[in-house]
Amino acid sequence: MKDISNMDINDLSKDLAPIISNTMADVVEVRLREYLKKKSFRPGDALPKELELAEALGVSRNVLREALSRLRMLGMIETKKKRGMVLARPDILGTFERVLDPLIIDNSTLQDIFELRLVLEMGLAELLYIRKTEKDIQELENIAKKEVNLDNSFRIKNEIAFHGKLYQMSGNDTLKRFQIMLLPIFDYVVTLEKKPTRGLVNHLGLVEILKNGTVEDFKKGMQAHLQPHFDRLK
Amino acid sequence: MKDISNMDINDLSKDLAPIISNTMADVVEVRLREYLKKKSFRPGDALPKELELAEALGVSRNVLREALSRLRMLGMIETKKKRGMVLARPDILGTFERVLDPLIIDNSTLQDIFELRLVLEMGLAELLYIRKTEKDIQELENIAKKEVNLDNSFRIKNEIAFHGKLYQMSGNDTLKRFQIMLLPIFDYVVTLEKKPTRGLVNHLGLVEILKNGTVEDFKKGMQAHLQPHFDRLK
DNA sequence: ATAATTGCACATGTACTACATATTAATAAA
DNA sequence: TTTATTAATATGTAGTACATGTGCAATTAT
Repeated sequence: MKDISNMDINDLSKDLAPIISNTMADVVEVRLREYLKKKSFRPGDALPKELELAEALGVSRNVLREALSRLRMLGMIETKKKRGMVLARPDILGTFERVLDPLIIDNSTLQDIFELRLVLEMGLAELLYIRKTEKDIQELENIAKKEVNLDNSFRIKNEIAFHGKLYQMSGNDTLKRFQIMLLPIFDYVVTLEKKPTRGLVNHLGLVEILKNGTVEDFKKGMQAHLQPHFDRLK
Repeated sequence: MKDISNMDINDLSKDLAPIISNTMADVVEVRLREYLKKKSFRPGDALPKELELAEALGVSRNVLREALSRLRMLGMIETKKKRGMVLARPDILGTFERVLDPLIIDNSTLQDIFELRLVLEMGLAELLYIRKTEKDIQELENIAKKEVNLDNSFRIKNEIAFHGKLYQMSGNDTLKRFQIMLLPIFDYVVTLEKKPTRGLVNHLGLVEILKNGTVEDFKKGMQAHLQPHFDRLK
C-alpha cells in the first residue's frame, strides 16, 4: 500500500490534519504558559513547587523540568534553591539573539533582515529630530570626521559606529539593541557583494543636515546615503 | 555583616563581576551551541546520540535533555525516534513570539516597541514603491473604502487590515510576520490612551498618493497620518 | 534472484528513586 | 534579645528501568 498517489494524500490532508507528534515537554510548556496567563501571575509571584505541578499535570518531574527549563531560558521564570520558582520579566531580545546566526538562517530570511535594517534606518528620522541633542550631534560629527583618512578595515568599524550612534540617538534602547543584533546579519549580506558601494550623501553630509536641515531633508539625505543598497532590491 | 552599604557593594562590583549561579543545563546549552558552531554543522546533519553527548560532557542524561529541550524549542534541532537528532533551521520569529506578552513586558519596553512600529511604518515607503502592484493598490483601496461607514470596533479591525496590507505589499515576509506579532503590543499601548486620535491624512488619502504620488509624497502622507502618535513622544 | 515481510536492534521518550545542595525557619544557647 | 546551631524543604543532579517506534537486516515467498 505504499503507492498511494500524492493527489490522494493531498485530498486527504484537507480533511485530516496531520497529527504532530508533540512530546510531553511540548504540551507541558504550552499548558504552563496558559496556566501563568489564566492566573494572571505578575512578575515576582511565587509558583507551586515542581512536584505539585508535575502531579497536577500528570507527568513525571523529568518532563516538567524539561518544560521549565525552556521557560527559564526565556527568562519567564527564575528559581532559587529553597524559595521555589517566581515569575520574571523575560528579556524579549535575549531570546531573539540565540537564533540569529547567519549560518543557520536561510537566504530568503537573510534578505528580509537586510531589508529590515534599511527600513529601520529610513524610519529613524522622526525619532531623531524629536530627541537629538547638541552633544549627540557633536559626537556623531567626531565619528564622521575620523573616517576621512582610514583604511578599509577601520572604515567598516567607523561605519558601524556612525549608524550605531544614530540608533542610540533615537533614545530607544530596544531599537539600539536590536540594531546591534542585526549587525552580523547585515555585514554578512554586504560582504557577499562584490564591490563596496557608496551613496551620494556621506556621513558628514548627514551630520550637516541634522544640524541645519529639516526632517524631510534628513530623510532625503539618508535615502541618498543608502541608495546603493536600495538599487540592489527588486 | 548584613549592613554593608550600597556604595561598598557598587565599588566592589566594578572589580568583581557577580558569580551567576549557572545551572548545569545552562552550561550544557552554551557548550552545545559552541559545539554546533565549531563543527559547523549544516541543517540536516546528524548529531551524536544523547548518551554519547552526556558522557562527553560529563553530565547525566537528564541534564543534557533539559538543554536539548531548549534547543528543540528554538527549532535548532529536531529529533526522530530512531534516527537521532539533526540540526534544523530555527524560526527566528517563532522564538520571539513566545515572550511577546504585554502583561509581562515592562512599560519602558512597551513604549520602545510602540515607537518601533512607528519607525517601521515610516521606513516602509521605499520598499512599497519598489514592489507595489496595481492589484495590491486596488485591494488596499477596497479596504480603505470599507471603513467609511463602520462603527468603532469594526474600524479598529479595518485599521489593522489596512496597515497589515501595507506590510504585505512590502514583499518582506519576515517584516509582515513581525508586524503581526507587534500588533497586540501596539494595541495595548494605544488603548491605554484616553481619546482616539486621528491624523490629517486618512487611509484613502494614502491610497491616492500610492497611485499618483512620489515616494516623498507618501512619506509626508504617512507622517501626517501618524502625527497624533508622534505628538505623544518626547 | 528479486521483492515483500517479519523481526530484531537501537535511540529517544517517560517514569521513578535517590541523594546533594543551598536556604529558610525554627530552636537552643549566650 | 541576639547569635549560633540544627532541621526542614525545594531545587539540582545522577542513575536505572522500561515503553515506543523506526530503520535495517534476515527471512520467506514469488
